[in-house]
Amino acid sequence: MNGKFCSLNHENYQDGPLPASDALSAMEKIWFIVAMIPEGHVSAYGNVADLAGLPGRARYVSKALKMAPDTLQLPWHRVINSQGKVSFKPDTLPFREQVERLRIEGVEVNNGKINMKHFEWRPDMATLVLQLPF
DNA sequence: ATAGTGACTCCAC
DNA sequence: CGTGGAGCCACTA
Repeated sequence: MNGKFCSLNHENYQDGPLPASDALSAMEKIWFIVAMIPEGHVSAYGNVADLAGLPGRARYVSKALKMAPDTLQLPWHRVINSQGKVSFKPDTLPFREQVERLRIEGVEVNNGKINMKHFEWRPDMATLVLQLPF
């Protein structure tokens, strides 16, 4: 397991522009949030960024997922765009893999679209406050 | 410093 | 619903 990933705590927290020296830490916050998304649910890039304390950095979330080491086994397929759709282009390998992974855990996907009413992850405050290490 | 590039968002048609 | 455009932010060349 990644050492820095486990060492996250409130003292690492800071918002505002992303200091180059903290790039890794910010990415780990994103990984942590993604890891919290329950099976059978999804969350938008922008939402993950917000929960990680990085508002306005939805694009950074996609980058963080691409960079995530496989050993973390992140449920990256549970992250979709704000329109409730898989962001990869249709007829592409990543697209098909994401759709398949979602269906396996019970998330219905039609033409890349997901009904957010049914599958969006809506964590309650207590869950966040008690589980976030930052 | 400038320009281009995304697994993004929001909003107006 | 689909499209286009502007805004966004971290990187990279």
